[in-house]
Amino acid sequence: MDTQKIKIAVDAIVFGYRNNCLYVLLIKQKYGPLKNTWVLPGGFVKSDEALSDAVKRELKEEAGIEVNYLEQLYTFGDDIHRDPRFRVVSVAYFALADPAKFDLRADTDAEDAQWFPLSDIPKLGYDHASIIQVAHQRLKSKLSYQPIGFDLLEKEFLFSELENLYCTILESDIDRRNFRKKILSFGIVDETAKMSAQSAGRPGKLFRFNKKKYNALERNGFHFEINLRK
Amino acid sequence: MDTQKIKIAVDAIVFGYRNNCLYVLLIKQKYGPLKNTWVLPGGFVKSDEALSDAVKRELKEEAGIEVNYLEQLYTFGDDIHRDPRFRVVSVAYFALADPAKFDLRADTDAEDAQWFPLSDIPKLGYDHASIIQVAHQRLKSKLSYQPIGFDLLEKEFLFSELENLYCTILESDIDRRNFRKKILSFGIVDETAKMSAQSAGRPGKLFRFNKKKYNALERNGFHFEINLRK
DNA sequence: TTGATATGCGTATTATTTACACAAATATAA
DNA sequence: TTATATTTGTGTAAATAATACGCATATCAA
Repeated sequence: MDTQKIKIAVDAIVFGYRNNCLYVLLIKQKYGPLKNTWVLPGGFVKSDEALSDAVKRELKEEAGIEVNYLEQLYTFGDDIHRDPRFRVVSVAYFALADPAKFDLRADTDAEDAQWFPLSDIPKLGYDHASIIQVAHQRLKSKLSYQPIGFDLLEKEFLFSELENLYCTILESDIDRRNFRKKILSFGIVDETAKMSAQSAGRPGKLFRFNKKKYNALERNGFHFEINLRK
Repeated sequence: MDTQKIKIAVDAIVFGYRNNCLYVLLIKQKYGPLKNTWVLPGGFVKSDEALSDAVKRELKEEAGIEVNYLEQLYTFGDDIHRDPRFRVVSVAYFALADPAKFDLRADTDAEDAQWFPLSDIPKLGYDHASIIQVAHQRLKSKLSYQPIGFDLLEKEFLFSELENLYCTILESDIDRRNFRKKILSFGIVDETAKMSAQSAGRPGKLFRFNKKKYNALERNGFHFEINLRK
């Protein structure tokens, strides 16, 4: 097999959440056949570079962002012609970030970088629209059995923010009181002394996810799960 | 990036189950630096070949087997030196097969092909031992939230066989009666008219997994789940 | 005929999930 | 200053699901 002519790329689907809206990070291509087309951040892997390092590098280079959570999503390589130039197998990564934490700056390779509401994605290059669908599915299912919602919020959050996140992303109703009871029963969020900044209604306590406690519980067989009926 | 020097391979972790024992399919390498070493079936992807086709081809070529279930597991590409010869990124696939259904025959590329009890795996080449660990983990977790146990049994099976499969793989105790009640309550297994061949004890009915019913239920929001406490 | 073994059901108990109501703290409009 | 709207914080009863069991039945082997 010295004749293999396949290139390996990585792509990242970075989800962000703000004001009851789920966003995806996209960049506008600067070069190549799809110049000025919006696509997922990503690029070719260097010969001496770990796959996960390649994603982090591309996210830095193309959007100036660091993520809160990163995991491999799926490797797209069944469609031989997903890239019009030549055969490219892409290892897609699923990531979560706080849009408020970074100012996006299109760097070296990208013409522009922006957060787009998932409900309003422009026409994308390659098979990236369908990759986003797979990632969206992953987000929805992970949300219910792993505590990744916290990675989409600021470090300190109100219960109502967490609740709205679940309602929005899972497109589901929640009983506010049962939801709070359930999350608190896990013992993985700590109450802080602070209260929410002034706004309409009674001020609320700010909470914080306690990752150490979660990890300890998980080692003992604890299993995070939030089931929302339709 | 015309200088990328990375090759893409696929590997398959095929699990089989028989007589209360979980097996993995391994092949003995015929050529190369690891000649005569046991490894996972797999090989390089052809430039015009889908990833999933590459796995199926290798399984045919190296072991003469077709699987009941196949899904992508994980892409191993963070360790630059996992192959001593050059950089290889491997897309690993998770598969289930019925060991009774095929006579293994080492074909073109393999010196030998054998089922090994998971508890008694020989020293493996590359990073294949750790790949098997990841696959084993996947098997255990999938078993509890997807009806893949049926793909490890013959088409028609006794309840006790299904039950033993769960006990063995999840290393857990089960209440036989509650387990039966639960599975039957899903309505995804059909009773056949046949009874088990004679053996000790009262003969049992043979059951059959009804995939159509399962798919229909799943579309309606049904969620398979077998939780076994430790 | 008896004992050993495995299948096939049913029921009481316990734990978990769901449904639902009202008081408290603040901002704003009257 | 008072009334109104808004959001937070807590408790309890009812419904549902999970668990722990007991016992009769069908076969083989002694």
